Amino acid sequence: MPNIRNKEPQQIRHRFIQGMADLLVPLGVPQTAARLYGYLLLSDAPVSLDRIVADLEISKSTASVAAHLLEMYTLVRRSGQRGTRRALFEPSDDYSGMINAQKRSLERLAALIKEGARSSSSRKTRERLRTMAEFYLANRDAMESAQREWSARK
Amino acid sequence: MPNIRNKEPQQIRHRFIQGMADLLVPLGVPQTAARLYGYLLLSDAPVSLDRIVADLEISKSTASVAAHLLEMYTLVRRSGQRGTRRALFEPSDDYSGMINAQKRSLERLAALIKEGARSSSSRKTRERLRTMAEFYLANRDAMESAQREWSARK
DNA sequence: TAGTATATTCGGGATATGCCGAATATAAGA
DNA sequence: TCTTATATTCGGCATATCCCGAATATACTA
Repeated sequence: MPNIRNKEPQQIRHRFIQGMADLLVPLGVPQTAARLYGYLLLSDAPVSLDRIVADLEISKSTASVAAHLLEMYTLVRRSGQRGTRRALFEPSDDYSGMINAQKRSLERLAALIKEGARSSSSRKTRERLRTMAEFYLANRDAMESAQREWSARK
Repeated sequence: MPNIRNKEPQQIRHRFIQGMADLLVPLGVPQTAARLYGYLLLSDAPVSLDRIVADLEISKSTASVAAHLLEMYTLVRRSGQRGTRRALFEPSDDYSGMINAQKRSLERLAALIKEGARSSSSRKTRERLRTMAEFYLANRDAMESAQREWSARK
């Protein structure tokens, strides 16, 4: 073991990747896609499908599907190369993909609840639903301004 | 049809409930629990398990499990009654359950990524990870202050 | 303490999801 | 146009999830 600081880098990588899966799977991201995302975050350069297949020990079809899914989420960018069909993947430089998904969820939730409020019989229920909707919208707006500030940061 | 405004209230209720399911299922909430939540949001008073069973046309065991799950999420409150074992369920008056879950997700994501940054070899990757973590934390903080303002609101 | 009303747990079956490898499609170069 | 390198689609299998109904547990009353 050449360096005491490099204690099992493989293992640390793997823990990171699995941790990402443990966080993203409950949010509805399939296990393999979540692991791929963790893997790409740790990669120092864009990675080919074949490399992914080797490193993550999954089939190529699975890798292809997972990469495509991450692209849909805008979490990952695909870059072609001229002269070959090979595609390379890397994390998107726009980190807001997941945040935007949360924002959209809150918006739709608020819209649905407001709609429900309109067609609700009891006054109490109507009030409750309106309040909820506003609460969710307030949180969405907070995220939105946070993002604006972030973009405008030094 | 006694009232032109009451156009198929059953159907509207059902659409609301299903809409809630369509929104929550992608976030990892089981279909039945999501529908139950929608149902409770529209209810004007706390509801018993047997009533749920009748209205939602699900088995009692399923209703029990779904209600318990919603309690875990703190989306729903159970209130006992003295003199009987019967439990009643209603939406929690604290609407922050889902928001808090999102906040926790962001926190843990940021923590994991920071950890990954520390054990990352390339400078570029380290920077990327640090930036990401801060971005997620900024959003979490934004939600947190939004909630504080909300609690302090008129 | 027995009896009743209610809630919960649990095993089994149905359904959905995710992965693989083979077959197919697509792009590039000869 | 043919060949090669690469990516994608698809059918089938393995696994996980979810719901039901029966069995069990629990709280309450008498």
